[in-house]
Amino acid sequence: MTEGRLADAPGGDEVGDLAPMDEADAAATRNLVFIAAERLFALHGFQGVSVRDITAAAGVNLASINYHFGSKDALLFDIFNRRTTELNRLRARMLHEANSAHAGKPPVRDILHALIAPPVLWMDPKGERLISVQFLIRARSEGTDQMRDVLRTDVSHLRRFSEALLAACPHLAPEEVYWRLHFSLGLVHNNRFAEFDRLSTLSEGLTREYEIEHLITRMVDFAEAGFTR
Amino acid sequence: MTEGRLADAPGGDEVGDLAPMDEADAAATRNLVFIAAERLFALHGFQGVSVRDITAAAGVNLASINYHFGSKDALLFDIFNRRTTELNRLRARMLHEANSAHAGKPPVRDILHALIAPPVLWMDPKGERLISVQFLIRARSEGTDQMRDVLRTDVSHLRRFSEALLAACPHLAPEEVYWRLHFSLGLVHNNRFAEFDRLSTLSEGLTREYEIEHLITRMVDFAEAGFTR
DNA sequence: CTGCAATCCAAACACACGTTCGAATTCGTC
DNA sequence: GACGAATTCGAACGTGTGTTTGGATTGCAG
Repeated sequence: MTEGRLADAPGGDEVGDLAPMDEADAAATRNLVFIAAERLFALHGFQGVSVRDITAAAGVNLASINYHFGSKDALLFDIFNRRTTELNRLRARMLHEANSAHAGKPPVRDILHALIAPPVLWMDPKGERLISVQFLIRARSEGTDQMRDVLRTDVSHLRRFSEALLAACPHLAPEEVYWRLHFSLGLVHNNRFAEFDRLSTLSEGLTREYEIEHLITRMVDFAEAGFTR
Repeated sequence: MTEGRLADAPGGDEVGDLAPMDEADAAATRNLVFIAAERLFALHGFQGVSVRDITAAAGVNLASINYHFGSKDALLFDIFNRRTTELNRLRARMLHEANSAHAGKPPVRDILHALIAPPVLWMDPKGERLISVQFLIRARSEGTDQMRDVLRTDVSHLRRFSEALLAACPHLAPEEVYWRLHFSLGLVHNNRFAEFDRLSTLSEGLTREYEIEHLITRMVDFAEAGFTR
């Protein structure tokens, strides 16, 4: 009797061609949960937010998460997959544009810009994407085993960047290129609220206000210098 | 009488037998708990380890943590304080030596080395300090409110570094110096097991084996280039 | 309106967690 | 050896957790 329902919807993780936002009637509750969960997880961490916190913030029933997503972990993984896909797509597009503009051999700076700019562009305090970035940064260290497995093993989207950098840096040993790519990613992953707060405290407010474009330039400058010294 | 002292815990995390004779007998249990907790927290995260996990791994009674430390959070904070103090002391000593060697005005490279080398030196896979570094890195994003408050507000030990860098970089606006110091710290905080795994996957094993001294040189090179371009 | 499936809802379930308690045991000191 | 304090121990408590359940409500076709 209880078995016949459709409690197994999240089985197929194929994001594919979902048309998420525009129908309000059917998937309204699902979207409310999705948005509220992403915000709470980004702000308070994964273990620090309970199913009851999420459903209360979304104004829906407690059982909604299990009905629409299957479980709390599946909800987390759903958010993670959506945002990761979006970010990787944006990075790939920027790298593709850099390739087109330089006959397939873009300079280091353009490659690093395609790597760094997308997540930092999302950090506009006025945009709602800021939450998504913080979510993804948290996922890197606090995520589910499932999420961390994906992060650890799925490096296909990074491969295009490492290949481009290897081609752009023939004077460097491949080993060196990989390490410096790792360092450059470290710059991005360090963009947590808490770290900005600390920097602001240390600089006595000097770094409190900043333009996103300016921050991107600073980060790309720093990373590029590390590659071209 | 029927039950053995530690009849259970067949699988796993034995805390190697550390010097049973010279340890103060009174504090033996306390140390067992401390060591086991640091290891488990570093490996599996703060929320992923329970009081029962720790006491089982340490081979002590469940109530030991509350008896010796007051609470699980207090134990965490105790480990955090000890390791943070040790790390800050090491950094301060290295910076002091750099000051002495350069008449109070050390070059950027020496300042960055004093900042970066201590935590990376601890990352020697053969040493037991590796656990402490991973613990501290985790504390930065997953820690208690109390720990994160300390990290956010207590910047006194960083102030010596920012002042030294400001003095060594008169050609840069102070704002720039603070941002680049932030970027340099990002390099260090990115040294998690999972990130190394991912880099190793991406580079197809090229970066799997590395010498600590070599890694430090690489990181200081990268950061220094960002300051002196 | 009727029938039916999708959705929502309040309540409860089963369990893991950190903590507490009182008795048993060990340890240092006389 | 004997006493009092420190420590260890097994067991339980109270709470918060993710999940399940079965019935109410809704939406939509016939």
